[in-house]
Amino acid sequence: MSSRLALAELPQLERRTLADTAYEALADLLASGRLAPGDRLSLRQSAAALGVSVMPVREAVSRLVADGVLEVAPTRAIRVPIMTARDFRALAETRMAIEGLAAARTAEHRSEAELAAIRRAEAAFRAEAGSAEPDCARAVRLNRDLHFAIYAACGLAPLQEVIARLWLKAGPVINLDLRAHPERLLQGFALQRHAEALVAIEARDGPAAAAALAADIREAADFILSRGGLRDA
Amino acid sequence: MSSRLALAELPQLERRTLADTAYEALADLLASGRLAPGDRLSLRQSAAALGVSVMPVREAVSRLVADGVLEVAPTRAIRVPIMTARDFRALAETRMAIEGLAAARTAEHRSEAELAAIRRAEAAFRAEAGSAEPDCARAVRLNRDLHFAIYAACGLAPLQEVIARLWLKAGPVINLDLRAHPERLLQGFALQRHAEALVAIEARDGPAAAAALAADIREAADFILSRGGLRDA
DNA sequence: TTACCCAAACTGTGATCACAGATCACTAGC
DNA sequence: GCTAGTGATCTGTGATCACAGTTTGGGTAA
Repeated sequence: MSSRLALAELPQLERRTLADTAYEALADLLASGRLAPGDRLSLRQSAAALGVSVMPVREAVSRLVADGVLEVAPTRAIRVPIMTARDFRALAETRMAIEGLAAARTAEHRSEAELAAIRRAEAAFRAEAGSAEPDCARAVRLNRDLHFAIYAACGLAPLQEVIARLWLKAGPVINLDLRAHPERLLQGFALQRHAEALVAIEARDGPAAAAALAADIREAADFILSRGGLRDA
Repeated sequence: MSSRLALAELPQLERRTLADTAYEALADLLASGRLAPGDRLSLRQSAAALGVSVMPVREAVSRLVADGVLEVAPTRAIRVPIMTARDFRALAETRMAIEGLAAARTAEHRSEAELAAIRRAEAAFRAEAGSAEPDCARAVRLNRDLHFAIYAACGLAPLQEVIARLWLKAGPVINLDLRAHPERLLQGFALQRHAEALVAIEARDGPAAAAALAADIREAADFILSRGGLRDA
């Protein structure tokens, strides 16, 4: 083989800036609920914690602000937005509509390989959430993996990105609640809806898949809203 | 009235940073098609053009990159992403689904005031696009106004934000094409679909409104794809 | 004890500088 | 004539400094 062809096989190595790393670190903090609504975030403190200057953190925060996951108060303070019950309900309804849409497309378009991946993800979540002593953080991650295994098979990359943004926005509220009240896990939440979704996707039944996903989202949202932990608007 | 109560009525004035202004300026450049796919963007040149230092531009660009409206090449160059025909088709399909969804909700939930606003927007676009010598830039703006008058009435703020992002992404391709081939305007494109959407919203017919919007988006996308100006994947 | 006030420490924003890497025009060598 | 190399100039990235505005804590006066 000529060296020219050999070089062509080299994978293009991705460039990771410090800002990218900072973004992921902060997004993870938010998604896992360790940063709760109302919490303030200092650029300098975050930078010190990450061992970099404020610049990369600044860029990461500005992206998160653009995503609506963080906000700058009129006093210039950066904080996690405090979602009202009304806001949260609107977000949940939007998610039901859009994620239902994606699930329906997946049911209709999925390949066998994609179906197998979804099956594996469903089994993994079931094993964790159904166990005697479920690990909360792990269950949250597996739940996310399952949902995105479904959305990844919808065949529409932009739709998938939209959903990822919505999850980032809902993350702090949902996971803070789950962290505070892990008993929801023990009740085997979501297991039934996931099973319904899997059956629908296997049967290529779009509407049923959409209904299962929407019900999953609605029930989780109702549960959190019933707690009354959100400020009402 | 006590001065305390009078002061409470003052609207909270929004803080506008230079980065916000730069973001809007760049977004406008992209939305209007003056920045075409493949074009490169220099931080320093942009900063000089805007009369500020690179910092605000940097922040604006990082937001646009997060939105996928700009991208940083592996060589670190910032440019407008070159969308393949496949990418564009996926984006159009996503828009059809999501904007159709919003239109359906609007048809079912709209108030009389919102309906009136939609009527006005439809009439304004019809007057411009149907005139003998339509102003291209103005028609594009009025088309956007009409679409967002419809989406604004759907009652779901997050859904509206999602759609705004999708438009930002599609803007460069669509408006570059329209700028290059304004004859589409003269053919009275979109007028029929807009009329159908208005009738459906008046009749509170969700599915019909969704179908009209989806057809509007599909026809525009097909028109652009038929031009073959997009690189195929 | 309570209300007020002022100063020190902090906040994000913007400008500027430093640096490594990419680009491009140009020249030397085949 | 064409390719390879070379240096000036450009690129984005990151660090640092300056500044105005905000928060906070301690001390003073009532």
